[in-house]
Amino acid sequence: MKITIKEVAEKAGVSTATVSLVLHNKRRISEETRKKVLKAVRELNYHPSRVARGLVLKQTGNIGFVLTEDHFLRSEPFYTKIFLGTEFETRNSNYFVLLSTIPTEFSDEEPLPRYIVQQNIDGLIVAGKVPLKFVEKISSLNLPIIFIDYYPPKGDYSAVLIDNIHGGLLATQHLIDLGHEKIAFIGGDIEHPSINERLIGYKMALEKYGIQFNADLVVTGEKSTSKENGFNAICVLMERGVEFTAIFACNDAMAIGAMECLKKRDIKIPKQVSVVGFDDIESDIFHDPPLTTVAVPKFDLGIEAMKLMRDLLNKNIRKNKKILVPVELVVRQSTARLQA
Amino acid sequence: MKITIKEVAEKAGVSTATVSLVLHNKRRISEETRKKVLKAVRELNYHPSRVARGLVLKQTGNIGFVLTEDHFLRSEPFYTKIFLGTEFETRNSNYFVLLSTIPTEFSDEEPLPRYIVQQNIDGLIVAGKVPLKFVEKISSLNLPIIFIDYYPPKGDYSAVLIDNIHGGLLATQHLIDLGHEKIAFIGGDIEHPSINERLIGYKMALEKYGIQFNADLVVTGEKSTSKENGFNAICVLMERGVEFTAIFACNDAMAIGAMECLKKRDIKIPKQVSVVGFDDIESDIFHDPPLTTVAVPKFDLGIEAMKLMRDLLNKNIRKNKKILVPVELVVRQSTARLQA
DNA sequence: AAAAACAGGTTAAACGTTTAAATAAAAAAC
DNA sequence: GTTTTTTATTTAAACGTTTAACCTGTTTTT
Repeated sequence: MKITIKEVAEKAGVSTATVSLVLHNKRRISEETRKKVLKAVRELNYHPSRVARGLVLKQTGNIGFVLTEDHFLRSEPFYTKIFLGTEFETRNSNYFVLLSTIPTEFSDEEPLPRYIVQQNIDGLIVAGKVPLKFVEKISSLNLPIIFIDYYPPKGDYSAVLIDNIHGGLLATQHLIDLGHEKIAFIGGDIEHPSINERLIGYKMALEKYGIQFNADLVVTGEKSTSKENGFNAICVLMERGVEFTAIFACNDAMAIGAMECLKKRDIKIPKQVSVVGFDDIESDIFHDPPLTTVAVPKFDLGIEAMKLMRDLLNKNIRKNKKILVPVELVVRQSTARLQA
Repeated sequence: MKITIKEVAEKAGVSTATVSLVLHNKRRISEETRKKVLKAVRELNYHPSRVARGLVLKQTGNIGFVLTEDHFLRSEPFYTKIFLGTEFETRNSNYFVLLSTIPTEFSDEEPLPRYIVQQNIDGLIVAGKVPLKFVEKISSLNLPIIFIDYYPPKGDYSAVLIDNIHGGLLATQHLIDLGHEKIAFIGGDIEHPSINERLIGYKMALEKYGIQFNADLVVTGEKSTSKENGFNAICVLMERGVEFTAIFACNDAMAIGAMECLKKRDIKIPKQVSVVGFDDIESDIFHDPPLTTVAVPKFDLGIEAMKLMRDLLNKNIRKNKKILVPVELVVRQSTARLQA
């Protein structure tokens, strides 16, 4: 049987209230009793029952973590790392994380995760783009919500976001610094705020260096940002017959697809075309050449979200704070100075 | 504020006990009150507080799910799918799953997951191979444990396992049926029970067809079953100078690595060499040729584990039951009849 | 020296369930 | 028409915490 506060109290020769007081170091407790209690706690290996605690405090101690099925099952552990960051950060608090997925197509009849329906969480973290229907449903719930790597098109929310604009700027600037001017941008789903922001960064860099923006160099038709679509995007560029010496892909998956397409056409990377990605996924395959990319601190995204959640629940923060997590350019061998 | 049983009782004009009784349909309750109560429950959208329930029932309603970090972060969502199966199955019960990882190197000082230390789970599911130290620690805890896809070298446990022997048999048999006799087996970490079992299946098939086992055709030196090691294993075979017309790789990752090595040496698959894998991972890359493999129902593994856990917790099962989940041969284009 | 303030601790109620035991009403047995 | 049995429901205790309110003894203030 689990040790209870009663046994600790008995062993220390004090009341249960005193034990509780010591454990939460509220009010003044003499050094002497404090030590006695702590000793008893240690010796009995006492851990307060979260359940009993939750009952009186009217909180569950659980945080929900939701993402769509396809995000969770993506082969790069992008969201997995974000989750792990969150889980890691809970070790400094007393929360537990309940992970569950929702269907990528979230219809009206689709049930919400059980812990939401049963009101068994104190807050909800939503990672990645989720269906609007889902956002609407959870918004009406009077539940602290934090979005990671996605910001819904309407409404005001707390969110931990990647500094996509700056990332786009860094990537493009890097290419410009290497002498490139004909820089293509390939991105899937432009509806996705993140992609759009990366494009904005791209445009900002061009403007900063006085390079004329050329819409022909931008491919954003594809539905998703997959490897295949990276491959296809290059095909589209080729068909358009537009000239380019560098590519900024909106993520690594597309960058890798693009590289494959280039290789197939015997275009040398980075000799003839430089390629920059975004995300810094560690693939299990060694890419040739190693990809220059904008590294996203996935783990940190999760950590920041959990920290923010904690602050939100402790009410020592005003609602709807946004955090921009910085990114970093990682130069590898897929980019090189423009050949004269 | 959350609706409590009191409010339901009041609305239905009965005592809280009656409400509880109706909800758990214990004892006889008249049809009339039953209806009244259910109506009130529905109208108020009442959901019992797990916390209060847990307090009196002395259970947490949580199941821990542990795996090593590198398993969770593997690029194929193998364990992710197992977890999802578990999570999915909890929807039929009233449990929640708490996912956490442990370091792949689990030293003595390493803390156990917080929910274990705090005794905040009713049972523990362990997926994949975990350090022995960890097994020892949790074994001494008097906690229901179920292993998935791993069985510790010593001790007696409940487990949900892949039918590896049969899978190895199927794969090898398939190759033999195609006329192959010089079949190589490449597997990493032979310490791993699963790998060893697949090898046993391989041997069984050979024996069944009266083919002499040749130790030179077996490569098991590598530490892990990665793509790189699949590549390397083929190099080893080549160096040995042993002839082979087919390869049974202990998993898809190694099979894919092996195929890459063969391609690089201009050996045609399946014309010159047939390749069979194991696991049936859906890679984001379209492999050429599509891999013949032994499909493992990952989702089912998770489901079975959760079902078993439920039975275990309800005590309507004797301890240490083992479940073997069946596998299936999926024939694609990486295997072909032996060319005369 | 009495009153006030304070330090250190305890008592007891509350949180929302479940369920054994008690009770009340109805039905069955005598 | 009692008594007994059965059925349907309620009462109340228990689960393990937290914390406001209270108490007691000591120190400080007046």
